[in-house]
Amino acid sequence: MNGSKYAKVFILDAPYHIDRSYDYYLPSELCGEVKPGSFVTVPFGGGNRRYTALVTALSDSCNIEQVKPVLAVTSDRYSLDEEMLGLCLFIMDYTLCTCGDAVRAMLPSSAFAKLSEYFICADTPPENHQMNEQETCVYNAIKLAGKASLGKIKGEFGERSTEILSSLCKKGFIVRDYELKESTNHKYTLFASLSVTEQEVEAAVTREPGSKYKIRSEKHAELLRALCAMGRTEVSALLEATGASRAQLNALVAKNMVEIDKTDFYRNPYADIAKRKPLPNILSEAQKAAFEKILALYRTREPKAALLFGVTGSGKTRVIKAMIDEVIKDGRSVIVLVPEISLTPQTVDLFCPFYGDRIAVLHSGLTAGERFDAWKKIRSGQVDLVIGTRSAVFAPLSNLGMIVIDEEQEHTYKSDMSPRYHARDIARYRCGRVGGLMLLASATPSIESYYKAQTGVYTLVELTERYGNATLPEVYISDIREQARAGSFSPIGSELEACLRTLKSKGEQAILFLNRRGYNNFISCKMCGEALLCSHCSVSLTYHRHREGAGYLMCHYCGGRREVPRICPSCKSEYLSYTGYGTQKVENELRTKFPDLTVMRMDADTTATKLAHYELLSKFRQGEADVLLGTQMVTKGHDFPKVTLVGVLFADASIYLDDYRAAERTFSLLTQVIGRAGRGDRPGLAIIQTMNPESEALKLACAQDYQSFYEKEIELRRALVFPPFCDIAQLTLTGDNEIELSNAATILATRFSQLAGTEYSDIPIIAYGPFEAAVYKVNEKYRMRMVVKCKNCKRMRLLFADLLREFGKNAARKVTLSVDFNPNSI
DNA sequence: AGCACGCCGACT
DNA sequence: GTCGGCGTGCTC
Repeated sequence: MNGSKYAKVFILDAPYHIDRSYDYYLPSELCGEVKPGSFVTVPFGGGNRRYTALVTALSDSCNIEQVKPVLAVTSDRYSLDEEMLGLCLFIMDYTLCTCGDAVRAMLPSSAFAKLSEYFICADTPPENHQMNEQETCVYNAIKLAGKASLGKIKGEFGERSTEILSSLCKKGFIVRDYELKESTNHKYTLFASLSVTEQEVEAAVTREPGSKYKIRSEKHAELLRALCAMGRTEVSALLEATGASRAQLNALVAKNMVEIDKTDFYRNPYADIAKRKPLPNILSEAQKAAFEKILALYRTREPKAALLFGVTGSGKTRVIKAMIDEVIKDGRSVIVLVPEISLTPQTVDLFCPFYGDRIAVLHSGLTAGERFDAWKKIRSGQVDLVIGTRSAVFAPLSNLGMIVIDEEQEHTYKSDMSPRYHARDIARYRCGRVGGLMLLASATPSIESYYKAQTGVYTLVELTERYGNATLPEVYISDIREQARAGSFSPIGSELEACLRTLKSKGEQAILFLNRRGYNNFISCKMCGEALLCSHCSVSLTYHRHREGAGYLMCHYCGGRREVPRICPSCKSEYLSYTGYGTQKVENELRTKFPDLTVMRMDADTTATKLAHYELLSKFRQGEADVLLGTQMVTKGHDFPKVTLVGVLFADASIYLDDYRAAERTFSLLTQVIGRAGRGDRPGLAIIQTMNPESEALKLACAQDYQSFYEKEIELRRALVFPPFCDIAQLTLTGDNEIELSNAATILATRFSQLAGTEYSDIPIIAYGPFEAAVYKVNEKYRMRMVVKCKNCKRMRLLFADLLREFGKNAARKVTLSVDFNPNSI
């Protein structure tokens, strides 16, 4: 078909500055097997070590003098198809990551053909070389074992093994060899079926004269009869039904009467979740209107994006469900993204009754095997609907028609490890390629997305009515500064305490929400609630204390520093607060104050296992506890009919995040928490404890007034130049030597302004830093940062790519640079 | 990253 | 004289 003799290839596991395409010669016997998207092994570098590489293109010419050959191609079942290859290149370009990182995000780790290196003794030991004592030891060990991997030698001979082995290789005593191990993680189900006709079976078991086969054993006859009756049957089931042994079955296989074949087996971690009967999905008038609008958009078969903006309780899920039905009916597949793992079971619950086995779940909580199974199942075309977290956006569905991103504003859709992608960007790209619909859904959309909806980039679809007779709870803002002035710093204020006192007697339940303070320290006044803000960025200042002596305050957007004041600059009190409280502490407080209430604590510690969160919520719904205390996790999920009281213990925590999205997060969190109360027939009450009752975000969240919030916020963003009016690129330098790190930071800043001033002077840029990261020291490594306000466009990425390459080559022997666009936290 | 090439100090 | 330190540069 094609006469391609050369392949352009990206080496996986290559550092950024090495990560470009290399040409390799394609031996004729591999010509037919290799296509763009195939994984191959190639010799690379002076030592010709073998690496796995991704083929990105084929050509019939190449202008490189010394081309090396492609050595082998890995099984086609793990290659990338055209769409996925395009996606891979897109991720590399868009997030400035290496090919290896992009591939690893797209494929389950177990899909990789593992290329393992080991050492064997040379056939003929060289005569012109000698071994030293250590080398002799290692050599003998290898000789004894036949072959040995680096890891094994290291275990026996310590860290110097690498050198000893290279030396032995160089001298020719041993040679490197490679083994291509395809995934070890296969699980098969064995099936048995007849390879003869039923007549022949009958003839054989009745020992009819002249029969081709002779069956004497009663068990054999039984097996054959069973297979006649059952048809192709799972081996384990067949053996169980007949009481025969595997050996007896094998005897029939040997006689060529029975065939055994294997089919991929898919572990389904959600198999146990009860399957309810499908409820009809009846839409209200408003929901129907929204659905029709989205459907019309979908029907264009062009790349489209819609923002489904519906107040809490408006029934967005029903609209989404109806859309999914349509797309699947259309013969196309759907990905539904949820913000966190804990939300997958209930989403699966919701869709299982309808799509049963044609659903797959993908998230990072699955074991490697489970993830691989799900991936295989999706790839083989057995799935119409994929439900999962961020990484599920890479699900290898063919014929993709729609990607739904639920709770679109959640920060969990942004990856903070390479590739540093946002699921929304990936979804947009994929939908763009296949003419699909990206459907964002939220009650409190991100400012960026709502802005896009306002400016016509996305189609805005609104659901303004609350569905059924659901009513908003009454909201009470509890100002805890007063009790602070009275000397009490308990996390449970008097109003909340009073409500909790009567909870039990009314037979009702409460949810208490503790805003996690993040791990950055900020300082606020316990008396007036004022936090210390950066005058340029209106972002909370972070307190640093890693140096000896007094700490200082710093802004992580512009790097500005300030002394820590001794008294509050606004009310002159000296009660400055440095720390918040954790769920543990609140739990203890609750237990002592309310011994008659059972408290269920839900945080990262108590929901470590896959389904723990789901089970905990079920127990709470069944009334096993009176109070559910938790972080972010409690804000989402099922309805709790008996919950009438919702308490937010410290609403200010998220207001004071050192992030320009602090207000947005506060608004979103509070809106969701308030929506938790009073979903049943009883009226609900939400108590918001704050030291900052004047906060605009807080007041508007209580009123559930997104529109006003958005208008205020977008003006602020415009004025201070924050997204969506720019992108924020965060450059991070990491190193274990503080001096070298700070030198590298100076070089980076100089080089950056050089590039920005000359070659790239056409792109508008505002650069800050370098300065120390909010958390300066992590894992014995120090981090310094630059923040660049810019536009994430091709030219901009080119500049950063230049910088990354240069840094990989020169300064970065001990310091590494990374670039993150619009990171979650600074 | 890994490996070669290359140019200076302490050993047989 | 050589072995071996790690600085610089390249990898199809």
